[in-house]
Amino acid sequence: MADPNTVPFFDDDDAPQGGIAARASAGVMRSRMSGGDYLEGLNPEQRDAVLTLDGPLLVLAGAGTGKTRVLTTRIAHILATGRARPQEILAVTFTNKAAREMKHRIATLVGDVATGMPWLGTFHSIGATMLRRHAELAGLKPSFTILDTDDQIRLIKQILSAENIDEKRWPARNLAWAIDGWKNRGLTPKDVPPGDGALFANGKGKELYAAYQERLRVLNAVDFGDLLLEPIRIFRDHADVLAIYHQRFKFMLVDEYQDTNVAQYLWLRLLAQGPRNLCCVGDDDQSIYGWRGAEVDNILRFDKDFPGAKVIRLERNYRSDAHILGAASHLISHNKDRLGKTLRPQGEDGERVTVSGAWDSGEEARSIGDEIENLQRKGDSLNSMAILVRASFQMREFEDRFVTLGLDYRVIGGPRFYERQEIRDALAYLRCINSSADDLAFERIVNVPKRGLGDATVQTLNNIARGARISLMEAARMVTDSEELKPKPRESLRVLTQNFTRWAQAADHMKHTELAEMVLDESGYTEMWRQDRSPDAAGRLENLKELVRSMEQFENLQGFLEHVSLVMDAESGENVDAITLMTLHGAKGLEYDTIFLPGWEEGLFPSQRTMDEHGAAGLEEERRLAYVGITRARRRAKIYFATNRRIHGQWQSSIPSRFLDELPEEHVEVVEAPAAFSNRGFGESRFDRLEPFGGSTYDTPGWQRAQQRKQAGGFQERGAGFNARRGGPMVIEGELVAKSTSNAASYGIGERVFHDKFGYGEVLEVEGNKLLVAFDKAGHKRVIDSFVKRP
DNA sequence: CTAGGGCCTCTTTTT
DNA sequence: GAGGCCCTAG
Repeated sequence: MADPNTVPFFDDDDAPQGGIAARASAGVMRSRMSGGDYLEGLNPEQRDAVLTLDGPLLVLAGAGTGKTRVLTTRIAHILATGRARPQEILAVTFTNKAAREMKHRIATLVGDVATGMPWLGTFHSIGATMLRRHAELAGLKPSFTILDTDDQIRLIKQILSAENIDEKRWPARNLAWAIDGWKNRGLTPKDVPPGDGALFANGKGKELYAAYQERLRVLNAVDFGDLLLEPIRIFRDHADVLAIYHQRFKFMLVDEYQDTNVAQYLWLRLLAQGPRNLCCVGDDDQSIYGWRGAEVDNILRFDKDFPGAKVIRLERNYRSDAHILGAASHLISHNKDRLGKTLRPQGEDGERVTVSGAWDSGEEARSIGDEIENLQRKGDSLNSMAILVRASFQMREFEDRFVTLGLDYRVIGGPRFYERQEIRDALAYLRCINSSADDLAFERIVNVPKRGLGDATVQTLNNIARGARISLMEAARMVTDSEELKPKPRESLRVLTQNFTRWAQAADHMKHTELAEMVLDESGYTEMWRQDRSPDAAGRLENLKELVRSMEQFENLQGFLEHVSLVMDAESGENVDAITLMTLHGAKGLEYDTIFLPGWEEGLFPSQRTMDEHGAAGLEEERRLAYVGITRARRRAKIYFATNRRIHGQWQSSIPSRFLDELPEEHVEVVEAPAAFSNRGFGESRFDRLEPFGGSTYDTPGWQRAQQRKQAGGFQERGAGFNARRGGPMVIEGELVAKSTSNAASYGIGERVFHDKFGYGEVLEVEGNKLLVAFDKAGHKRVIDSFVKRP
C-alpha cells in the first residue's frame, strides 16, 4: 500500500520513492530487457495482449489462461519500452491480495521498479490516495478517517435513534446496506430515485442517507463507498483536477473488470478520457459480485463504452486438466447471459471430477479429512489443497475435524485480525490520538476498560457536543470544568482526557510503536485483559503484541491507520504447510492442485436467498460461483453433498444441488452415492421419505420446485425442467444421470460384502442405505451401502 | 452503573 | 448455536 504521504503527485521528480531512483533502475532494466525476453513463453494471444499498448483493449481471459501474467508482462513491457515511468501507470486490482501478487510478479520480471508504482492498488486504496490529495474539495480534512462496516453501523444506529426510528423494524444493517448500494451505483443522496429511497422507514431512506453523509462530514470521516464516490464528484466538478490525472496516467490497467460496479466504472471512464490507453482484463463467467453492485454489463458493453476497442480472447487454459475443464465448461454453458468462450485444455485428461454424498455435514468433513490424509500420504503437500465453501458457517465443521486430526489449516476471510475486538479497541485508542475528532473511536473506548462512564455520561457528552458542534473529546474536556456531571464520572473523564492530551503530545516525538505500547499500558487496556479469566484472554494479549509488531513496517501512525482501514487482512504464516479453508468468493484468482467443494445442496449452493432475491440472474451468478470453484483446481476437483445439514441449529434434510445434474457425465465420477441418488431407479431410500422439519427454510419456491422435480423422478424431465429457457425446453446431452459407480442399495441380510477399510464382512441389518455389517476383522460397523462392494 | 439471565434474530458472499 | 438486546437485581 502506498503511503499517502509519500505518493508523488504534483511533481514526481522530487518524490521520495518514485523519481530519480526509479528512473535509474528503469534504465538498467531497459538494457537488461532489451531483447524483450520477458515475452518468451507467451502464446500468440497473450503476446498480442501485451504488445497492444495504444487505445482501449479488452482482454477476455478465461480461468487459468494466464491473465495475471499478461497484466504483469504488459506493465513490464510499458516500462521496458520507456513508454511510461512507473508512476505514470495506473493499475487497479480488486483485492489487496491481487495487488500484492501483482507487485511481486512485476518485481520478478523487471526488478524492484514495481515498488515505485504508487498507483498500483485496489480501487479503494487508490481512491483514498486521491481523496486525501483533494480532501478540501469534498469538505474534508486530509486526515479524514475511513470507517469500516462496524463504525458505519454504529453511526447509523445513532442516526436512527435520533430520528426515533424503530430499530427492530428497520435494522441499521439494512440502511447501511442500502446506502452502500446507492454508493456503488454512484448515487449521492439527492440522486437517489424516490422509489428507492422509500424502501426504508416509510420513505425516509433518502433523508437518512443525507443525514448520514452530514454526520460523516462532521466526523471528518468517509466510508468505503465515498472513496470512489467523492473522487468521481471531484473529477466532475473540477476539470482542472481531472486534467492533472489525465496528464499523469499514460496507461491504465484494470484487473477483474467483470466485477466492477457502476461507481468504479464511472471513475474509470472519467480517468480514461485522457490518454485512452485503457486495458481491462476480465472474464464474464467469473462475475460473482453482483450482490455487491457489480455490473457484468460493464464488460459486456466494453466496446460500446470505448469505441474502437480491441478485444482479445485468451482461451488456452494452462491450469486444469481436461476433465476438470470439461466439467466446468459444461456447467457454465447452462448460463445464457455470457459472451461465450471455449476454454481449451493444454494438458492431459487427468482425473475426473468426483461427486460424493455424505449422510450429514459431519460425515462430509470426515471423508474430506480422510481424503486429505490419503493425498498427504501419497506425498501431496497441504499447501496444494484447498476447501472452498459457499458460506463461512460451513467452515466450523472442517476446523473441528482438522483440530481432531491434528491437520494444520489456515482460514482465509474468516474472522479477521483487524476485526477482533481487542484489535479494534486498541485501534480506537490510536485513532483518538491521531484525530481527536474521531467520535466513533472515542465512544468505543471511553469506557473500556470500565471507568464508570456509562450510557448516561456518554449521552450527556453527546448532547453537549451536538449543541456546541464540537467533538466528543472536546465536550469531555469542557465538562470536567463544569458541574454537569457527578464528581465520580467527572474525575474519571478528567483523567482520560488528560491522558489523551499527553499521548497526543507524545506522538510528535515518539516512535509510533512505543507510543502504542505506552497507550495500551497507561489506559489500563492490557491490564484489563490480564485480569480477565476467560480462556481467550491470553490470545488477545498476544494479538495486541502482534498489532504493535505489525506497526513497525509503517513510517508513522497515520500511515498505519490508513493501511488498517483499507487492508483488512493481515498476512499470516504463509510458510507453514497447511490446508486452506475459504469461501468460494475468496478463492477468486487462486489455484490449487486439489480442490474440495463441499455443500453442494439445494438452498445452500445455489443459495436459496440469492435465488429468492435475484431470481434467474441470481441462479446464474451462483452457477458462475460453481464454475469459479471447479476451475481453481489443477489436478483434482472433489465435490460433496450432504443429505442432512444443521441450519439455524436445526437439522434439515437436503437434496443435492441442481448443479450436480448439470455436470457432464463424461468428466465426472460419482464416487459414493448414498441417500440422494439411490432413489433413481434403485428403489426407495428412507431419506426420500424424510420430510423437512420446521418447514420455514424450505418453504420456498425453489425448494418446492426441487421437490416436484424429485417426485417427478425421471431424469429427462429434470433436465428439461432445469434447462427450460428462452421459452423452450433445452436438454443438454450427456449430463450426469445418477449413474453411481457403486452398486447402490439392495444388499440382502447375510450377504458378504467388502469394505476398503474394514475388509470382508457379513450384512446383519439393512436400513435404507445404511448397513450394519459384521466385519471379520473390524467387528460390527454401520456403513453406507455405497462404501461396500460385493466381493 | 454493572452483571447476569432470558429472549430474539439470524447466516451468504466483501472493499 | 451465538451474538445482540432488554430487563432486573444488586
